Amino acid sequence: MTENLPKVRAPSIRDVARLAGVSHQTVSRVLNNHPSIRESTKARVLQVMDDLQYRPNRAARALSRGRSRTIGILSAQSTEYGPASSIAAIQDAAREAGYYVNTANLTTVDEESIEAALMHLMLQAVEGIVVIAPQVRVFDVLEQLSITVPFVSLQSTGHLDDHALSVDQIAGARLATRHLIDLGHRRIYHLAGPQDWIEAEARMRGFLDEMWAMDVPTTAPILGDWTADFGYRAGRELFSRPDFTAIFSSNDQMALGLMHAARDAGLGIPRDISIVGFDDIPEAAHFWPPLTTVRQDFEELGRRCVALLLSNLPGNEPIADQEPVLPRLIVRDSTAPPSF
Amino acid sequence: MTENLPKVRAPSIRDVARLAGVSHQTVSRVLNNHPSIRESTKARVLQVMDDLQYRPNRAARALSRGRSRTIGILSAQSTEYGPASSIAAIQDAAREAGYYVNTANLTTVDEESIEAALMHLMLQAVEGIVVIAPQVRVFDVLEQLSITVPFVSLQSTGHLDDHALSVDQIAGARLATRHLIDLGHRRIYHLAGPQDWIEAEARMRGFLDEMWAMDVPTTAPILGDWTADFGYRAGRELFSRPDFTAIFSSNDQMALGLMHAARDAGLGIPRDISIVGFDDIPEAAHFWPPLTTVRQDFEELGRRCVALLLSNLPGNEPIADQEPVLPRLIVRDSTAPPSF
DNA sequence: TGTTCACATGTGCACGGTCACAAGTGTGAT
DNA sequence: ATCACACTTGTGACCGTGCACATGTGAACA
Repeated sequence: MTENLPKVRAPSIRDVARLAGVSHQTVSRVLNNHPSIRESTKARVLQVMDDLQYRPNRAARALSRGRSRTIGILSAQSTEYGPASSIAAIQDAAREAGYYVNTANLTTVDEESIEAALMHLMLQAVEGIVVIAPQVRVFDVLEQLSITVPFVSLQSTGHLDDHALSVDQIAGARLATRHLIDLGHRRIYHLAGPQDWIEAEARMRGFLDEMWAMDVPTTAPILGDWTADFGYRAGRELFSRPDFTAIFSSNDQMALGLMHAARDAGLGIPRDISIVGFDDIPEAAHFWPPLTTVRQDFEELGRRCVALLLSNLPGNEPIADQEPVLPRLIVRDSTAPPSF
Repeated sequence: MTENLPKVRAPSIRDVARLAGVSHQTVSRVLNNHPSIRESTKARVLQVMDDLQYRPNRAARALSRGRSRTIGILSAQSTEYGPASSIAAIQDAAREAGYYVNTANLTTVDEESIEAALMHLMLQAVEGIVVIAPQVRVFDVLEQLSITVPFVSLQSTGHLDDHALSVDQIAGARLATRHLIDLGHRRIYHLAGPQDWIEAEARMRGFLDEMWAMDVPTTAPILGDWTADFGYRAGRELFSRPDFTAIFSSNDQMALGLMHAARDAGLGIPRDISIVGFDDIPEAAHFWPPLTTVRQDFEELGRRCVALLLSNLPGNEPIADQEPVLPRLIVRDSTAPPSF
């Protein structure tokens, strides 16, 4: 590791000012490209900056302006495809807008952990927070701590308000369910996500709504944990007494586990059982069989999310209401009419 | 969004000091739990802090101390399971150590993009950088910009030095290759990652080394892009003239694509072709057939990475050399002896 | 030629901490 | 009673930038 022992201080605007023969304020004006600066002066200052390899000190800037230009992300399950894609998109969009991003991961979802993560973000003086850990409890804690910065939540019910932005999960779930019903299925199970995930709840609601609307009797959804492992275990049990012809899984990973269990039970997909997933992860097209699923545009979501959040920051102008991001049904080979 | 119009300034140490009847310096001492402070004074100050909901201002602290307590992550493909897991682990470990983390994603791998991302990090005055975008070019740029902060790279050749820390990719690849050879395969293809990824190169080297050591003739590896889609396309071509009995894919996603293509071509796995992957993503156990692969402990890697980086920061004591993180072969059902 | 005004630039302080140094207090030894 | 010394606390400057305000300059106009 290279280390300059003489401990040279990084050049400041005053260093630049001295060498350029101007005042530090002029340098500051160049930095913030203030309109009324003579071109020649500006050029000279820029030249010196370049020579000195000057880099503005962010801490000083944040201190004097009282703004950190940082937004925080509060996330859970950040290793999964959906959240990871959104996070990446958020970071890119924020960087584009000149903001820094700081992510706090939730390992567990107890109140203490949520509080610790939020504190971590607040200590950084984030100007806004994006929540991608859509457990119901997170919002309780947010209110409880009386967080004063604006926040936006990804993945919610599809209902748009100041705080929420999402793919319309309910519509997506209805799409998937309707697809199965249209194929002729009448005994359809739903493998849902964890109970306290708003997202899981929305998909479940979409499923139940559509079943109700189409007048198809339903059974209670099974609550899972998003993992393929869980899907497999749930599948082992379900396929031991197959009193149904289709399953709508609330994500692709659990659907994968289900298909694995179906093979173990000697059931053909889609011959004996139809399966629909949710998310359309890049691997879904290569599952066996290729999975019919609901596609969400996570990147688009991340971008819009940043736009919405930034528009809520003081000093920025509010943007117009956004249309919801609509999900799309991708029909592949894991669904077919039931074989009676 | 709640907004206090009176624009109340957040309380500072001087506010706390005034109310506690002490000097601002005493408050500062409490904050940094300096040894010689009377218990009663400390208690009083803490009480006032609590009353005022005082939160130290990070910018001011960073400015006066000249340390940001922030580390940067430079990453590419951050939506994939491996990198995402490591990133999450790094964030957790850093937060535990009292550091903040800022991530810059690489969308493209041209020099300009790398430079922009690095600049973004340097502008934040990160004290160290973790590189998880192990393209060869990244390091060129790092040197070229004469980045002065310590940096550590994840996923390298398995050779440990000040800058690199990784699962021993070469050993992992040898493990996978040896497994195929031990089963009796002699015509083995390798589906590698992108050429400029150090990681891909290491796995390729491991493959070639083992083939050479076991005296098995090899063909040139195919260069892929890590995606299941690529694996599928490569597979379509390969399986049209199956002059081989096994493939070692340098990650699980491409292996998935290969298996998809094999099914399309009417080839049984492992009956006609054996396939080994790399990474052991959580879904691999549920592929059809369940995938034999090499497991890497990404979390462990992330944690160690932070430990190594922090130990290289001025002021912290260097930690002892770490042992390499060893990969493990996970044998499932996608490999079997060749059927002649 | 003096006045007005826009433009260009400079001066000094504030932001909220930390640091170096000074100073006050109490205890025990002489 | 005096002194040394450890412990506790206070004072003022400083980190690098941006802001409010002051000032200097030249052109347009009366």
